[in-house]
Amino acid sequence: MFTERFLRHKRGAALSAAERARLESGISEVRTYQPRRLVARAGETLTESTLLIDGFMCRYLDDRAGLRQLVAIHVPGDFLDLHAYPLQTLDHDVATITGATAAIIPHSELDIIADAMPELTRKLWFSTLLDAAIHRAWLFRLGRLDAIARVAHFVCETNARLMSAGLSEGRRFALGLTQSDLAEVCGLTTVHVNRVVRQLREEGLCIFRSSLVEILDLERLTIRGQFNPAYLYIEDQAELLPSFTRRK
Amino acid sequence: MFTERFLRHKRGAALSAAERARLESGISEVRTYQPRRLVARAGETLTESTLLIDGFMCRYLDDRAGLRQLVAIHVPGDFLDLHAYPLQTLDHDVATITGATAAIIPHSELDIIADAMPELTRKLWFSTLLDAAIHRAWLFRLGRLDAIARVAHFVCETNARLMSAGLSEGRRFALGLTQSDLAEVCGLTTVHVNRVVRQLREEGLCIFRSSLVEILDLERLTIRGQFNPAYLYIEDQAELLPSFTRRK
DNA sequence: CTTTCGTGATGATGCAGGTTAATTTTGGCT
DNA sequence: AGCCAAAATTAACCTGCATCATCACGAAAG
Repeated sequence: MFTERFLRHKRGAALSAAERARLESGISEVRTYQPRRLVARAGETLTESTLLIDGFMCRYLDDRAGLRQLVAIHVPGDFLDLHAYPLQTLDHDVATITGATAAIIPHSELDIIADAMPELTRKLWFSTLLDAAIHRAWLFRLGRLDAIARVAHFVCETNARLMSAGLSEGRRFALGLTQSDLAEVCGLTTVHVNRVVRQLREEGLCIFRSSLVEILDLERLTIRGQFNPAYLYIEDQAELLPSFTRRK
Repeated sequence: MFTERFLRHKRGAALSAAERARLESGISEVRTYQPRRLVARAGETLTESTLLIDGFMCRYLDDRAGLRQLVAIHVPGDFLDLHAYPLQTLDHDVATITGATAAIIPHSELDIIADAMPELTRKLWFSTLLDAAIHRAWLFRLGRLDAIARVAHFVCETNARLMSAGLSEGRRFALGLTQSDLAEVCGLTTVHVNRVVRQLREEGLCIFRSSLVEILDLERLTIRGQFNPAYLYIEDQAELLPSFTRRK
């Protein structure tokens, strides 16, 4: 069951058994990737899309000097380049962070789904728009938060997404990010990320041990990062969001 | 013809006459808005979407202190909250910048389109993903560019979008932004935007006269802002992109 | 006609985070 | 165990942008 995490616990977008089965049957191949490999390059025309099953991937833009700005981190259950189905070409690069496994679904299968299953199509559309909502939260992070809050916000977001995907108990996770990756996410330098990481540790908010992140005080971390998980569209019913962040 | 600018000159997403007519017939109402008004609030459930016909609007997120981070600027031809169709609720606020006119299309009409016209649905999907691509470019801007480059990048982007929509000859436009709006776009303070604006003028790159922007040297401005318009998915054929930015 | 308010302009000062460079630690490999 | 490259850490220094304050101007309001 490769699609079990796809749209898991997403408000108003749960897949029916038939829809899930249809997606599964559209999988042409399951591919494995080495860590730190380029998977797709900006400007490429894609004829298939990739549902991440295991491991972590990212998307990024390069500046003139070759510095990267990450624009997304993908966790298992994310349909990581589904946007290439309507867009056809990519405007950014895609790469693995850790080793990864992914299911490949040809766009020709998506065409058939689009013709015959409008409700499933709407849910696929939803999943690409969830990525866009996360982009907006990242814009807020870069535009309005200081360095510590940026890292705190990212940790809270990633924690919430992993819980929603059923991949974390809610206080610790490891997604293979180095401090320089974190810098590329947060628009900082690695040196400064290192300072921030130390300060978060000293304030008792969270600890980074190599790639493992352990949250010590989720409530204070949430406040520090001005994190409001509404944009993740996680079902209210599920006990996935700490009470202090639950929407009214 | 309210939809004439929608997806205008967008690569691989041109509307057929029938598709355009179908959209037109889905319009339930044409609404006008005063400048600087809130149009939709984060958390609201929308049952209709809004195609901007005239004027400029924006979307933004608020921080705890009430400071805004703009996450999008919308120009005529943009379907500004189409993402609310699959998402149902909004994760951000929407407001006018100038006075504006917009066509309202109920989601019930979009349901009918989704059932019957998969190709048009794919183009609607495309238009929401174009917004996401612009989000990514904004992430790059905030994460990797310094203040002058951020403003330069934004000016180049807006110029390209307005040209593509047929609303600018290509060197000047007025979208009613104050310097503090520009600050909310670029993650800066108004004071610093003022200095950046002066420097862009002194370097002969572009001039801000109240809300009018006049580009003096598009090529140097493009380089200064590291602007690469590929993410706007504008048709190559159209003479809309300066030669030095045309993709190979 | 004066007051108010929004916008723009400009100077002084301080600090968050960048830059550069060196050193230490870690974790794969053989 | 020993080696090597990648990652983390630390220090010294510097700068871009924020912050705070003031002033000018024009449009709208009373």
